[in-house]
Amino acid sequence: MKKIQVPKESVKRLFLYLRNLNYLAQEGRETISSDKLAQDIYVSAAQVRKDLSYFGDFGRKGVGYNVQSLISDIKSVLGLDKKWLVALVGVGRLGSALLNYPGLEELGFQISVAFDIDPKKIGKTYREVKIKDSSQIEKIIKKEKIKIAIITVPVSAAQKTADVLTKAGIKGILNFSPKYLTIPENVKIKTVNIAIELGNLAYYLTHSESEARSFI
Amino acid sequence: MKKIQVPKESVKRLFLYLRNLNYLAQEGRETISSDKLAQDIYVSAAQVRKDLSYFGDFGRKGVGYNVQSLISDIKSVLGLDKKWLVALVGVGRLGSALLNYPGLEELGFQISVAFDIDPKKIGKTYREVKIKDSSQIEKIIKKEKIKIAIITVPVSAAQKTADVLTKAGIKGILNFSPKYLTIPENVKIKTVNIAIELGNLAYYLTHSESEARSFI
DNA sequence: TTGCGATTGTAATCACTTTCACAATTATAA
DNA sequence: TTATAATTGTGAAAGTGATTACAATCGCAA
Ligand SMILES: NC(=O)c1ccc[n+]([C@@H]2O[C@H](COP(=O)([O-])OP(=O)(O)OC[C@H]3O[C@@H](n4cnc5c(N)ncnc54)[C@H](O)[C@@H]3O)[C@@H](O)[C@H]2O)c1
Ligand SMILES: NC(=O)c1ccc[n+]([C@@H]2O[C@H](COP(=O)([O-])OP(=O)(O)OC[C@H]3O[C@@H](n4cnc5c(N)ncnc54)[C@H](O)[C@@H]3O)[C@@H](O)[C@H]2O)c1
Repeated sequence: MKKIQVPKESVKRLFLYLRNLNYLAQEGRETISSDKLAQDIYVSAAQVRKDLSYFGDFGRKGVGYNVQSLISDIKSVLGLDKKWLVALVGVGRLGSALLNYPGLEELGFQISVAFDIDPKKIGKTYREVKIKDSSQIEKIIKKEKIKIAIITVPVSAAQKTADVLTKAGIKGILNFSPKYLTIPENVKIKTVNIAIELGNLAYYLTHSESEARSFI
Repeated sequence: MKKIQVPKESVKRLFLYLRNLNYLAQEGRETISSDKLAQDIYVSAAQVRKDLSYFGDFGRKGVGYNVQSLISDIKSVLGLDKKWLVALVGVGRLGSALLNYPGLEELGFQISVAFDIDPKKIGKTYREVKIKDSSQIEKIIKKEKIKIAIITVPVSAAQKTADVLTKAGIKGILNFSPKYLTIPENVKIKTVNIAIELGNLAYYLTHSESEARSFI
């Protein structure tokens, strides 16, 4: 069987196309060209076509793409054609912001359970999500067959949390603690490090004007 | 003059090396090999050496890198050898989490001013940062010569906010609103989209087990 | 002083991603 | 029916990034 390999960046761009398509659908648009679809997201029309072509022939030559069917094709490709239950661990400043963030639901993610160790927080409810004691992570995640978790605990508790989550059957982790976590091979992880994103800006600000750099 | 080009990913990895180096410095370690430096961050020793070599000859053959001087060399390369003042616009759920996040200061970023339009928030103080009225963005940013801003306003206000910020002289924007913003050529922008990060997990979870996909 | 194990820096190679350019297809109007 | 304009899908070329492999250098012990 041929192992096709889709560029990681292509996958990311699918989400942007999807977002544009949703706008277009709202406007009642029926078909769209790769050229228009590429607009506002700084990619070329050829890139759009190439990205989509990794997954199928979704368009019609001379016509373009049907907005509605491309939406459902992309959703299907991305695994967004169903609802994903998500567990959140660590209901602090960042965790509670995420609990209240409607942007996740738009893509089909539902934070259905949250955990903390702070007795003052346990039992409270944020946006219909009741906060449970961390000691119940394994039991509840197993029972509800949740596959994705978000880690927003302090860095000191992050590895332990990851261990419990993977033991409970979690297959994908979105990690906000500034640390690489060690997890089993078959578990996917994505770490978001906001300080590094800012740091990148500092780098490019520092290096854009001075084309001449001393050490190169 | 030869335009050298450093891979974007190399720049990102420098932050990880820096983090490891800081741990090593705390432990009193004096020198370190590329091999050890690569540990825990899933890169090869050769990758570490290559990344560093874009910016200079920081190591000594047969010996390795001096921890302290590599820290300051990397900081200097990344533009982190000084304090960066940062403005934050939109002190809502996410914005206030960021205002209280110590991880930014560790890299030398200081949120020195925050803006909102909500009269209930204006005048309050979070972590020594007083929240000002949005109408004052241009005046204050110009006066304090701030170059980096974080946008955490609702998506509907994001473009307008970006316009005011760039007019005020901001050169780098960290954008959390789920939208590509149009800004002048010479302004750098980095958009963080948490829903897309989760979406990526869903994609890789959906596609890892089933090597055989119908449409390819 | 010499020999040896450790370790870097980098040229060459390999791998991956984007762009280019055009044949193939479609709708439409003459 | 035919010509024309629009538009896709994709092979080939170009561009970018990662890995390999090894000469060069270093510290140290004999
Ligand atoms: N605040 C931010 O803007 C921000 C930004 C980026 C990254 N982060 C990272 O996100 C994480 C959380 O940051 P925060 O600012 O929300 O911190 P926080 O201290 O406000 O919240 C952490 C929460 O985790 C809970 N907790 C601690 N140990 C736990 C455990 N073992 N199990 C379950 N819950 C536990 C605490 O009770 C608390 O409610 C940190 O790793 C931080 O570095 C935060
Ligand atoms: N909450 C999250 O976890 C989260 C995660 C990812 C991205 N985001 C994005 O971040 C942004 C903010 O999200 P949030 O959940 O904090 O929203 P929020 O509604 O809690 O906060 C938005 C804040 O911006 C203020 N505001 C509105 N218009 C403004 C203007 N013109 N100038 C200055 N301030 C203004 C509001 O008064 C409010 O305080 C949104 O674009 C959202 O999509 C949020």
